[in-house]
Amino acid sequence: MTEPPGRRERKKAATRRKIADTALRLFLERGYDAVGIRDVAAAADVAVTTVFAHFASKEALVFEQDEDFERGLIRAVTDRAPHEPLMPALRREIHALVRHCTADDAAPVWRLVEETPALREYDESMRLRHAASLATAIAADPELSRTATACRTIARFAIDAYSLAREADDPEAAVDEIFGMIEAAWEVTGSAA
Amino acid sequence: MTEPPGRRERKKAATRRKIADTALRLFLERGYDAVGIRDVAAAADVAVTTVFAHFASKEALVFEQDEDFERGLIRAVTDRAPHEPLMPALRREIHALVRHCTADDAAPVWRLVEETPALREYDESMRLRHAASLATAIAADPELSRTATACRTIARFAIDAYSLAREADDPEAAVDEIFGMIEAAWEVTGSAA
DNA sequence: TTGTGAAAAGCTAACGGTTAGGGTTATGTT
DNA sequence: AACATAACCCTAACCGTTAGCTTTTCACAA
Repeated sequence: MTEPPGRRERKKAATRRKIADTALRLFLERGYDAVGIRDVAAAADVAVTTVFAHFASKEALVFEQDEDFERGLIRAVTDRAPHEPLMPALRREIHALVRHCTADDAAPVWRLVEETPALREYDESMRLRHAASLATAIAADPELSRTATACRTIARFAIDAYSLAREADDPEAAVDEIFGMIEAAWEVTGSAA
Repeated sequence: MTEPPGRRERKKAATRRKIADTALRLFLERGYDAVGIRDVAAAADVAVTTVFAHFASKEALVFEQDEDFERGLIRAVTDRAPHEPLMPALRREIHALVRHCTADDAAPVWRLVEETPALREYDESMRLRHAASLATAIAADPELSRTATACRTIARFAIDAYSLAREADDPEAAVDEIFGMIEAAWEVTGSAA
């Protein structure tokens, strides 16, 4: 399935990683706004155009795990144990995400994000994309026959839980408090069927 | 309280309105991305710096009602009838907002927003600001003693309802469907007291 | 009226993210 | 060996935005 990658792909991946690592290091050292794309390119020893060949924007340099987050969310729905209700699976996944973001080694990065308006904005629209994907996954599950609006709403709520918990004093407790509310919201959508 | 405004303030307001009107007209005619700030300034017969003296960014040219929305939301909470529960007031306000956005004369503008990624992003972070303000208003109401997390969560959910309903096939029905879920979420936060 | 301070608007030049255009090198393939 | 192409480089520019400074316009008081 995964052939041993050739030299070309290995070099490409190495370039990408070098750019991302260099950028993150510089951002953490000097601050996001104080580091220009031209600085990143020079420090990574690549051309500016190469940076944008690998990353769609300056902000994207900070959010490499973007797609992992999204895949994880979708799998939490599609790969859960047979006949397991949606909510516990979703709650577990959000717990994992929050724990991941508040872990000690990830903390400096998230501090950077919270301090930088441009990164906050980027994070926000990433979350909306994730919510949309999650909504699609929920809507596709034959065991959960809900309206499209209900699916989209619960997906948003779950992503809100992730976002709000990250900012709370006690993130883990916040996830549980918010999911108490979400489960109540979810249950009223099932009774109408 | 409100003195008759002098010539100076009238001219300032006129300049502001001329810029916003010109910008919106050009955006609708040629598309947001096809119109530059320099085009707007030239068409409104002002300097580029004057545009930015009145509006914080190009996107802000499209969202003049921003502050009205925010004030309306907060008033829905603070100015509701004595002892009226929160939820009906909030639901009414969101209904009003959705109706306002889906009205025929506002439709072209919202189509423009939905078609333009930069404007969608701006809209998203505006909503988060509104949610934060709404959360503060809810938390400040002595009749509703809930945790800070619960207040923030309900505020987010209400703004989600606004956002999701705008995109739904039947916006008015979507508001009611989502508020059914939000009310259930709100009620479980009261029972712990 | 006239002078004066300040707000509003203007001009120029620049910065920083982003992209287009067109060229060079390295890699995989025939 | 020869070709096609992916990855990369360079230059120059576009566009939103801001800084620095000058000019105009208004409000108000001497």
